[in-house]
Amino acid sequence: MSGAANILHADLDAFYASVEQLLDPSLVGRPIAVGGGVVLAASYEAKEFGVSGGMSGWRAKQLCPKLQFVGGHFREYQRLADQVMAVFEDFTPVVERISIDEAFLNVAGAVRLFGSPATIAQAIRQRVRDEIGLPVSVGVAGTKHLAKIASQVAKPDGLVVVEPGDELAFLHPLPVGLMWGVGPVTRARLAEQGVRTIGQLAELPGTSLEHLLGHAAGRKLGALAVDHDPRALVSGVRAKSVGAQSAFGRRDVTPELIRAVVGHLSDRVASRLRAKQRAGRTVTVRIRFPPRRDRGARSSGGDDWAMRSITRSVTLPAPIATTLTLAEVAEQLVHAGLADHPGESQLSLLAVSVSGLTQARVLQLEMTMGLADEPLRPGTPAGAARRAVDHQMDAVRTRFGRSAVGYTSTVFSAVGQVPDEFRELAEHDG
DNA sequence: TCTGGGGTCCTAGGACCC
DNA sequence: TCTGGGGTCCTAGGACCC
Repeated sequence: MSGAANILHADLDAFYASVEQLLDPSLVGRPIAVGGGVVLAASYEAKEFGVSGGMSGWRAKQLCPKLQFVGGHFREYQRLADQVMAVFEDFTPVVERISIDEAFLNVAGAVRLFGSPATIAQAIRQRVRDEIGLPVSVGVAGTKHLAKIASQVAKPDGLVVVEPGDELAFLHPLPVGLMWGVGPVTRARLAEQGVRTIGQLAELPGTSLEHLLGHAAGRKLGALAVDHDPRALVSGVRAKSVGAQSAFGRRDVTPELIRAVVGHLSDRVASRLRAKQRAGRTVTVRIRFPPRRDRGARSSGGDDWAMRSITRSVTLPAPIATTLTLAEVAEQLVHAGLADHPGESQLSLLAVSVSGLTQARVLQLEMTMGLADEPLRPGTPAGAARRAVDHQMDAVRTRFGRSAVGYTSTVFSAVGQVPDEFRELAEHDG
């Protein structure tokens, strides 16, 4: 079904870990993990022991006693990944970056200059290796889905080209878990039906697939399994939401805690919105409760397992990007959510995000409309004062760094376990 | 001793409108 | 009056991805 194999998916191998080995050659050939409490990335030497991203640190150490944890040089990750993307753009302007370390390229218009897609893929790999020092795997195929699978098969440090006509022979023996959109839940659901390979999935009648996975997911997977993937590359995609979250283990619910955390998160989110000249109408908070220790005693609703995480959202009449306004709205949402769960006395995570983004001029927003229970009094310059405070603070931070000034006390900074550099890395996008 | 933080998309029900 | 159909927006939850 694919046409000419013009689409490349390029994916840096074990990216964070590879950068650490690049920065410190003594780490080359050794099992290392970036992170501490949680493995953010593992080198291939560590992966051989079963260490993988998302795993807790102590579990990783059990699997691989010689594992060495290294601190993340997050700014270096961003800088080097940007350099890699620049190499891609030397070959084609049609680059769709989908995360810090991977991108799709359409090279249809580049073959006259640089040769076949396979030749281009090899040239890219060579340049990234020579000029930046990092291994990158590339998949070449006629569709995005197939190219991405090919790059996964190519790892580590390889190149896989799926020639026109070979698509289904390549695809069908592979496990369903390689497909985009198939995670643990879907994989388990398919396994119950005896479906383990993509070929077996392709043989499943469309109706039973939709029945199993829902309308959209069923249709999509059914199509992908026979290499129907109409998606085109989109470069320069804009973010649809901006959010921040903070996990803090297990803490008693207090108004002070909520105010401090929500203030901190709102500050992060709102200042990023302002930096992008954007604002949003919908404010969403997520509240996660810690696992219950005892499940016998007082199970009020019998929902001991489910519903450990809830969300509350509200859509405002106009977009906002002001820290204090966002904090007020978010705080009320958190209290509203908690009010629905009176049995919960502890929290493990709070998140604040803003969606429904518009490009409107931020300075024109949020006059004195009543957004919270306590509407700003008409005629008072409260809205203007807030924007002025934000503006000053943004300016100071631009000059002296993020930690120079803040809205909230330092109560919360002792709680965070993840370096701010990581947060800033994750925040980097279009 | 259960894991970090930042996202996207889909589903489903209700409200509201024509 | 009853039945029917279609569309949009909003909210809450869930699966998945890097």
